Amino acid sequence: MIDLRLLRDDPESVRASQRARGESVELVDQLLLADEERRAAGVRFDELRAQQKTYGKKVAAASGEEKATLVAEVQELAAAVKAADAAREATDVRAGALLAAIPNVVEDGVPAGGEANFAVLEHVGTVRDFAAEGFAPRDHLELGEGLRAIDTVRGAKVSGSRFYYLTGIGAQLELALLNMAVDQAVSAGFVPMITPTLVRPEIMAGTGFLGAHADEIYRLEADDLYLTGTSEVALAGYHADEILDLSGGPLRYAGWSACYRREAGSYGKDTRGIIRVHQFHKVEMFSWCRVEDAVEEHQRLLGWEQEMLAKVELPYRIIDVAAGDLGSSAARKYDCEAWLPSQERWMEVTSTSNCTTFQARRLGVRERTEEGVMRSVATLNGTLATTRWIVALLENHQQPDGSVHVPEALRPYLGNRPLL
RNA sequence: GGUGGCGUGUCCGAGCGGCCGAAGGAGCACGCCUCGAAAGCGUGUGAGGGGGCAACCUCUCCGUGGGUUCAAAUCCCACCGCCACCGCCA
Repeated sequence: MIDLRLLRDDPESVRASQRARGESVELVDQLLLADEERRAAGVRFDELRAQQKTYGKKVAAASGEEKATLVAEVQELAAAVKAADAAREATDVRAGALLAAIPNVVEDGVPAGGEANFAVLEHVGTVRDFAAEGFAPRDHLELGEGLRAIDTVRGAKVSGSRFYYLTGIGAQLELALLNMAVDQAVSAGFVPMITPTLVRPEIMAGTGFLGAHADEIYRLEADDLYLTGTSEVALAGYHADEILDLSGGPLRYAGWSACYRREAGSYGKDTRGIIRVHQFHKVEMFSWCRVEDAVEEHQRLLGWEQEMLAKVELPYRIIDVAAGDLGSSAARKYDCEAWLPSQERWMEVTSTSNCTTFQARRLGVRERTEEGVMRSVATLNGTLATTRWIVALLENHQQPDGSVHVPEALRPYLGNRPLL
């Protein structure tokens, strides 16, 4: 939910954001109008209600015949109040629907346009030249099967396509990556969390995941619960309707959870291996901070992602995701994409978003400033490690014989072995 | 799954149709007292919307959503949550 005050004071900034995202600008003007109508309807209701209250006091004080007369008189007024309330409700719903339809206002500097219009900010590390080394890189599935680490055939037998088993060293590798991520987060001051992966509709909606991409999400009909695609959902919901004390700096959590995605719109995309799957594990950073600190915090989250990527020694690039590809909650998003040798392309391995007050506003998370003012806080999130990292790790660190080099930093988590 | 109880402000807790945004207490803040503190005394102490330069006025909010009524924290219904006991399963 965007800030209505901002909309009223500076509607042009919201229009500009809509243009950058390729979203409707008319929506902004419709909302302004609806907002004004809502205000007017509210005033009308308040006036009638005040009259009714005054009458109520008279009725309470009166008795007998006088009371009966007063009650008869006020009945008409009660009907008018009811009508005014209904009118107010209607304008409320309309304004609310329009408000919900407008995604977060993008941060200054975000490239305009859609999926292809991202800006590359930086390249880190060197892409291996397999030709120079004299062999063609295998893809992660071939490597994983050779190591008896990944079994997609049995995954499909048991659960269908896009399911897999991590077996033996594969399972250990995933645990190693995730444990390393948790350890790093803890030493950076994050509170580690194991979060629920089934959440209620209002929490799902509050985090902005039930918008345009609602069909990406598993829903348990019988219980009216949603399976989360990231622990961000449960972490965002953690402080719902609370007043936080951020005077000591941001509150930081590192969520560990299974993640579920329907991948409804991706038929035929990344069908081989475990690049795009229905269930995986992830360690996610989540930060609650003051609005004015959000941009800086965003950079810090990106920094921690880079720290992890350095530990697994992957070559990657950082992109500034274009406005139209942001998702409704984010004001800005940076993705780190690791090189995928088998396909000679970049593959997203981390993603960090600054949601400013968009999520917190829906979830009712506020803080009280030193001056005693109540205001919404900012939320940010970023990936620290996921199952997908196995793909990048196997492919980038493969040896001609099909074995895989283990990055130094990861070895303590794998019994100090240098090679898989 | 069954039965019973409960959900009120930062917390405890009263209220169970009208003058209740809500007694009382605790906490907190300020002041008095004190060399300083504790105790004691006094004053204040929720959020959001609308209006006013301001003091202030006004509307909404007593788990959530409906309903009854001229009038709901209070009555009715549904849902959510918590507690207790029983059953069932670990």
